[in-house]
Formats: sequence, structure tokens, C-alpha cells
Amino acid sequence: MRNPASASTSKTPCCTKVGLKRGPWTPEEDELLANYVKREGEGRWRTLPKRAGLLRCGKSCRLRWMNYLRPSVKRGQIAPDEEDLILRLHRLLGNRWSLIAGRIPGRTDNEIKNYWNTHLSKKLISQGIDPRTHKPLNPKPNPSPDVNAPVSKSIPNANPNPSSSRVGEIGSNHEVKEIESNENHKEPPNLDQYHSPLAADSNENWQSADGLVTGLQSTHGTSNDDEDDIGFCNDDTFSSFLNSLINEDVFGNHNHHHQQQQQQQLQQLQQPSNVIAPLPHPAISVQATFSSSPRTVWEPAALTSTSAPLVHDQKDSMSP
DNA sequence: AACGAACCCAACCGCAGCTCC
DNA sequence: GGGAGCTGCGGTTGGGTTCGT
Repeated sequence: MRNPASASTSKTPCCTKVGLKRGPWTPEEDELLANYVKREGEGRWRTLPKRAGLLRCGKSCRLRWMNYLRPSVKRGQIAPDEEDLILRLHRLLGNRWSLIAGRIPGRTDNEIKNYWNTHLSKKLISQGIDPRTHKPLNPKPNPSPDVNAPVSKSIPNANPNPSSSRVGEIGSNHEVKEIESNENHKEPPNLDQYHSPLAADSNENWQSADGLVTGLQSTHGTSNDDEDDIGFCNDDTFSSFLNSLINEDVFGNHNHHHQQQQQQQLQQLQQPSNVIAPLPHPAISVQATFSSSPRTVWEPAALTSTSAPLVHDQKDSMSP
């Protein structure tokens, strides 16, 4: 990793350091950016502002495009189906917002993160469920959770163990690395050690976490020819699992590929229309974080207006 | 009506991973 | 192999809006 105090910082000066504009975007800036990206395509964000005639830093441009200007970005309220999907995916993935967003067409990671922090975490808390672990807040047969406890603004970030904000959840990079590392050893890790959202819990109407784990593991135990190549949480396996999750059919619909194939697929994914592949195996769009693959991932999820949106396909009830 | 508290969400920041040279 | 540069992710902030008193 680079030392932020040295090269990196000076190489990528932030807006303030070079006197670039910050804060809310004006319609004129939006238009400049949108027109430029439509004309030239995404990428090369660092130099884009200059080329597009914007007094913004590249990061800011990218964020604005990704979260707001992209034609495929869906606006409006999160539908109940989407909410349910977010809950289930979060339970599985933790705070991997981009992965979650990659499974929900038209929604951005930022939007989902915000929605989680402002709505869902509170909702879970009010149900006595720890939004981080998806376990009961008070495991002991205690007086019911304090539903009336004030849910302060800080709740989203309220972490029983603040110093571990990036360490204490399955979604953390460290843990993903561990999983990947285990993958190399071809030994299924015990997910419980990550006190993961997969851990069993109670009063939820979505699938039992034990079932999820079992399902995931059984994916390996029972599946096909490519077995040797499959680590736990192998990209495709994981992706399959996510699809199954979405389909609410954890044990069905498995299909494994070699990682090499995945790489190829990922390259193909540079074509947006491929990103969320149509069922039966939409798989691919979740790969980035769980693999060493180049990132492509989530962008396309939003570009699926022409492909079958998973939520629609599977649940057939998400209304516009 | 006025004020403060709470909420919401767009945007920013720092870090980490990847690619290229 | 290692450093430089770029991109993307997740956490956090802060300003505008809504709600409650």
C-alpha cells in the first residue's frame, strides 16, 4: 500500500489542494459530465475533468456519474422486494455495498448504503436484531429489546466495537482475504469464525442462515466436474449462491466454472449488456471483490435495463 | 411562528487493489 | 520486482429538509 502521506497524496491532490470546485453539482456541470461520458465513455477519470471542461476532481466526476447521472440509475423509493433482497444480501455479505448493489439493478452502492444506514439498520434494531451480525441484539431470554430506545443519528455507524469497523464483519477485506486464502488451501473455512451474517438467527422470515451455510458448502460437496478448481467462495460458486439466494433456492441452480473462464467472462463483461447475465445463470456480476479479477462488476448492474433485471425475473413483483 | 432535534442523502475522504511501466 | 498512477470501495460528513415541541 502506498503511504498516503507521501507520493499518493501529492500525486492525486484532492479538490481543495488544487482549488477545484467541491460540493453540490450544478445542472451545467451535470450536463458537461453527462455529455462527455456519453461521447467518450467512462474511464480515465483523473483526466476527464480537464478534458470535459470541469473544475472538479476525477473522483468527484466518477461519483457523480455513477451515483446520479448514469441513465440506468433508478430513482425513487426502494421497493419492498428490493429491501428484502438488500437484507438478505447484507446478511450474507456484510457491508459489501458494491456487491449488493451489483445484484440490484439500477441501485447504486451509495444509495443502498444510505438506505441501509437510515432505514434498514433501524428496522432491524427495532426488531431486536443486530444489523451488523443479523443476530438477536440480546441473545439472552431477556426483556424484549428496547424498541423505544432512541435511534440516534449515529446509529448507522454505531459499532459496539468502533475500532473494528472494518475488521469485525465478514464483509471486511481482511476476512475476504482469509476466505480467499482458504480458497488456496482448498479447505472450506468455518464461516462461523467470522461471526458472519450467515450465522444462524431467529425471527426472520428469510432463509435460515444455517441453511445458507449448508447450502453453500454443499455446493462444493455435491457439485460437478470442476470440483478441483473450486475453493470455498469461489467466484462462481459465490455468485451462484447469490443467485440462489435471490431465487430463494439455495440448493438449486449451481453451475461452476474455472476461474480462467471467469476471467474471460469478466473481460466479456466489459460489454455492459453482459453484466448481469440472464438466468439461468446470471452469476457473474458479483465477482470483483471476491476474486482477484479486474473490476467490472457493479457498473453493469445498472446497465441492465435491456437485460432481465433479476429482481423482476425472480420475484416478478417489483413495481416501477 | 420559531426553534431545535432528527432525518436523509449527496458528496467527500482515506485506503486498498490493480495495472502498467 | 517494485514503484507510480488510477480506480473503486466503504466509512464518514455536512448541509438541506422534515418533524416535534
